[in-house]
Amino acid sequence: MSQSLMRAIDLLSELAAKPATLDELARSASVHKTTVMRLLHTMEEKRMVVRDDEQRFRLGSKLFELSSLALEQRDIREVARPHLAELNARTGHTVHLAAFEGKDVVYIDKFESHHPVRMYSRIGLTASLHSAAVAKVLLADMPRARQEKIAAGLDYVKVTENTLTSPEALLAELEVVRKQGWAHDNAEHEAFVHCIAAPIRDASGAVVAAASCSVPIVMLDYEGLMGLLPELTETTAAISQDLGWTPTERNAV
Amino acid sequence: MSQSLMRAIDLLSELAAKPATLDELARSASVHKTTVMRLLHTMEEKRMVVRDDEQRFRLGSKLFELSSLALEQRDIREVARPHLAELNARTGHTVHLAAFEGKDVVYIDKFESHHPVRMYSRIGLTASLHSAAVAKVLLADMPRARQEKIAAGLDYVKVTENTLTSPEALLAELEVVRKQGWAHDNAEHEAFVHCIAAPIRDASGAVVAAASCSVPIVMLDYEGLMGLLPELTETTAAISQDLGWTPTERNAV
DNA sequence: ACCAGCGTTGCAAAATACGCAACGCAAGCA
DNA sequence: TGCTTGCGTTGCGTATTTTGCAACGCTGGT
Repeated sequence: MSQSLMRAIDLLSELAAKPATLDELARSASVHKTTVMRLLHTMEEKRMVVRDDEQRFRLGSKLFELSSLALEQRDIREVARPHLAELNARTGHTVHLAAFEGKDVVYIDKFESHHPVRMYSRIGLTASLHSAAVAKVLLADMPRARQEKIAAGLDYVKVTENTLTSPEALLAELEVVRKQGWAHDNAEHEAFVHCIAAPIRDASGAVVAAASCSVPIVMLDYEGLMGLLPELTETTAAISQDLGWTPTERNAV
Repeated sequence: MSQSLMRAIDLLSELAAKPATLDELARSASVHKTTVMRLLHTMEEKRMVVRDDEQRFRLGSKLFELSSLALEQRDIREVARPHLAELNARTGHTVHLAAFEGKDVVYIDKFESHHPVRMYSRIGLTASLHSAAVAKVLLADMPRARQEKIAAGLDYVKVTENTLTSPEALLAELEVVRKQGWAHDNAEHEAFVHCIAAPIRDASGAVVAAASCSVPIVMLDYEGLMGLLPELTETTAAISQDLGWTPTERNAV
């Protein structure tokens, strides 16, 4: 829609991967140098990018400014933070907080595992809708019609042995998740990691976010993982209550 | 230079202050609604902004993604270098930068003393965990359980009069370090040298490195060494901020 | 002295982004 | 019920803005 803007954002994404020179950027974006330069110029002026010692462009401090402000704005995150920190401290495992953002499920907070074997992930990444436990939790709360529409539109890339590969399988799973009140990712996304996730509800009872524990299989077998469930659901219940949810009005659909 | 881009960035800055509606944005930017809408659309597509429940636009998760990637890619050494160089220039003493590398604390940068009496060390050497000030700083940030595990596994070679020789002594010291925000090595490793060290934190608040001043006792007594503390902590604070740390969010996880 | 790599400038063409005006839709109010 | 206000959306013609090109200047390496 806005070509220049789109290109500019793409440039930023490119720079996020690694600092680059003008030509490198022009090449990888298939846009003329001059054009790239103009975009970089205006971004430089606004401190979105910086040039270091006259050779490379990198992301600028404006970005940090914006992102830290953006993080502050998300109140779910703020409310959830202390609870998730405690869960993380108690279990020692990687804890994620995720929510829908447009049509993507995005990790909006993360607490690092204390164990040497860790899972790689990052705040801001999107979760795959057909495998991540947090995605299942978030999808499970949607009306059936919307689930079907989304399920039909997914690209079921089979990343591990256990990945669900059809809309039917996913929809069936979502039904289970909705009923039991939690979801697991049984090494469906990464072969060596499994997760459990539970929903976080706001005052209206709607699921607004999901929290999960991710743990390497070598650290904890499936049974062990399930052992984390009570602590996880206690945590999500506490967060939900902080958000104004009352335990009685269970599910809202 | 690039009008649309500039406007888009201004919109982001506006949104950083607080979430706003289309008209609000159009008004404060003195641009037609339609135009603002188009920019927001493309930014929404790229997850730079999000609309919450159909009324307000807020900053999006792409921003987190970009900034966290940018932080990750920043070499701590590179960021720290100018600050440490200045500290070294001002004090004239040996300055070290150290970080965990696997289970060892390694000196990853060094600025040589300007004085004739120098301390021997080299980039790449490992620091002993039970005596080096930088090691104490790095250990002090870890969860207690891990500290205990590490402390139990150490070989407490007594190299000087003051060397700590038991896990208990070390753990007690770490507690002190954690609370006061800096560590010293009171001639615990080399009889004629003492050091002070302070932590360097990244955006998440985690301690990712430590900087230290090492000075021969004959040059500066203990009180003199403590006199360096303000300059040292100023330096580490500056480095931490360059890494995205914000002074307020002291503790994390 | 030459070449390769990087950023810069001026210019002309047109694609792109712009503002307008009108519409749809929901919520608030009488 | 029907009016108004505030929000986002659409289609369209204009011209502003953006684009790509080609050539230039600079620096560092060989």
